[in-house]
Amino acid sequence: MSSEQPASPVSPADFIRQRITADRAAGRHGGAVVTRFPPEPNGYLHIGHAKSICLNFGVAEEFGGRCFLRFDDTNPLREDETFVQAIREDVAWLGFDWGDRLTHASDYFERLHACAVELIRRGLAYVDHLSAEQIREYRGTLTAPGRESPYRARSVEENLELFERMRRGEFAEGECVLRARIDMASGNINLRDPTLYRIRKVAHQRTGEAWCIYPMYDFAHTLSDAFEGITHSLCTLEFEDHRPLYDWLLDQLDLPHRPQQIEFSRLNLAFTVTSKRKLSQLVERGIVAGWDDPRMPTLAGMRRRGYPPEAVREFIRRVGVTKKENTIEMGALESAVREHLNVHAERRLAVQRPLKIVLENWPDGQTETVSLPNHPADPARGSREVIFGRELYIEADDFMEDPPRKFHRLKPGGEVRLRGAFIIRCDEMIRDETGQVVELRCSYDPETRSGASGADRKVKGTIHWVHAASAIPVELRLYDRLFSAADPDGQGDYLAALNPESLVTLTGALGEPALAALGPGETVQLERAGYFTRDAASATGVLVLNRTVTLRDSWARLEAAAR
RNA sequence: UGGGGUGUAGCCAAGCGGUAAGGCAGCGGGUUUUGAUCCCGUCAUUCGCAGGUUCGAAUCCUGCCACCCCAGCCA
Repeated sequence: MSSEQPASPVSPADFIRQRITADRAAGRHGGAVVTRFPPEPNGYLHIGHAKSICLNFGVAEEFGGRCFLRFDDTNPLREDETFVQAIREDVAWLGFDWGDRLTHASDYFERLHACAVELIRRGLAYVDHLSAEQIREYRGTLTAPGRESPYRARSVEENLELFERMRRGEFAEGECVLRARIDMASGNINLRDPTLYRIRKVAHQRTGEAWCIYPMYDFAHTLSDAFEGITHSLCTLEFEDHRPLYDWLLDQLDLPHRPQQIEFSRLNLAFTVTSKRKLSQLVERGIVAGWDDPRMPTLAGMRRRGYPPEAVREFIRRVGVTKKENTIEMGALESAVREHLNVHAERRLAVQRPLKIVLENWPDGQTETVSLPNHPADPARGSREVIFGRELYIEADDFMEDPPRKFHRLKPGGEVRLRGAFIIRCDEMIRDETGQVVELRCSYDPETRSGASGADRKVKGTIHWVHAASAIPVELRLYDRLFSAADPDGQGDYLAALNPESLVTLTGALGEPALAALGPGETVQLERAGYFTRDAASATGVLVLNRTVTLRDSWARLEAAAR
């Protein structure tokens, strides 16, 4: 993947890369760079995770280091092995390779337990029999200090015995926990004797019934970093005030390595949500078709939508890494997608909402073949032959009976070029009983065939078309933003901000025959309409195309501005 | 009344005491058989605000303001 160099000027190193460079210059960690991407297997990865993945794997790659893919599976209540597989696929799809460095926090349960015992021995942890509610009360508030638990003064021997009994399952869930003994008066609530282990009498997806006590995030994560020799533990801003606890744990135990935590701001995208809770709610309530619904900001959704992984990476690169809260506009992502697809996707013709036209001066029953380039800017990609004849379909939007000024498509008595073929003139409109125009009678100019001597005659517009008899039916799924508010959470209930038109399905569309050869997941540009990707998940039979992204459309902008 | 962070254009983002990079969006123009692409031009006398230091401040100091995160036996 590193073979692709972005065309854009080199971006300056972000603060994290600057810091790593400084660490290496100072000889810290022996110059090594080891990172990790630590997802919890309780949901699918989304665009926010892509930032973390690109950062962690990217940094390791750039500095000749290593990156672990570590599943943070310390809470068997919420996690599931099926998510592990999905996450592996997503990381691989994005273009990163963890080699033999796929680990689980649960791989370290035994060592983690030994560390907990060591903390108890050093008088730095105790078994607390306060209830969850009492612990909360004793913790104090943001502005008032907490109080010490009456169990805080238990002896090392008693704590050792109690913790062992916790492990053996002699206590019920919630009866007691293991806590660190730090400072109940700290201004940082994470230091008010945080819970290290809790009892969960449920089978773990990987360790089965081996354990009934499970480590908490701060404990497991910090020590896993140390065990794996992580040098730079990169995480998001909300963990900033966990860093003192992270460092405290590293200070108290004799560990082989001393990692450092560095925080950066998470990526927020306008007009969507990226909280796992909300995304799973969309799936569970059937608001979207699944985690891989093309409207979802998940990697699986973007893949099915047709976003190239290169474009996602380029987008992440453009967005940068800082500590500032941010909300990135959708346009930035779409721009990266268009930029990649513009050079890589072949061109095809299809009509989204067909309007029939008949060329009355074209001999009945006769057809000809016209040649269309697969990529106008890249002749090496060849061309294809398309049948042309008397009965065709054009885009309904490309005809207006009473058009505004500067509308240079087809109008009564007007001329337009059919892409790659002839110039035609609209002679007559056929209406149904309601007065609706349902068909156009036209005539073509035989001198204007593309490539012929008369073809240089200028007309204002060029529109796309398909040949009626040879066109194939296609189903087009037109996607738009999932929410109609830039910040769906802004008004409280994010579900109220759902965009009712986030999916419009066009079942009557017609495409040129070459579209039948499109493979699942393959993307083409339907000229003047947008980039479309053959759906990889829908049943065979109908050809289903997902609209990946529209083309930039300055006419649509003019129209909108006029209104 | 606590602790931790962040403020540079509509959205991102460089800058690290020597006179505001770049991208996205926008705007103007050129090319074009995709109203696409491509090309050219334009877009911050000013960096949250107010003082101070300095020949010189977005960068250093002081004070203020705004916004975000933290009171799970979640991660």
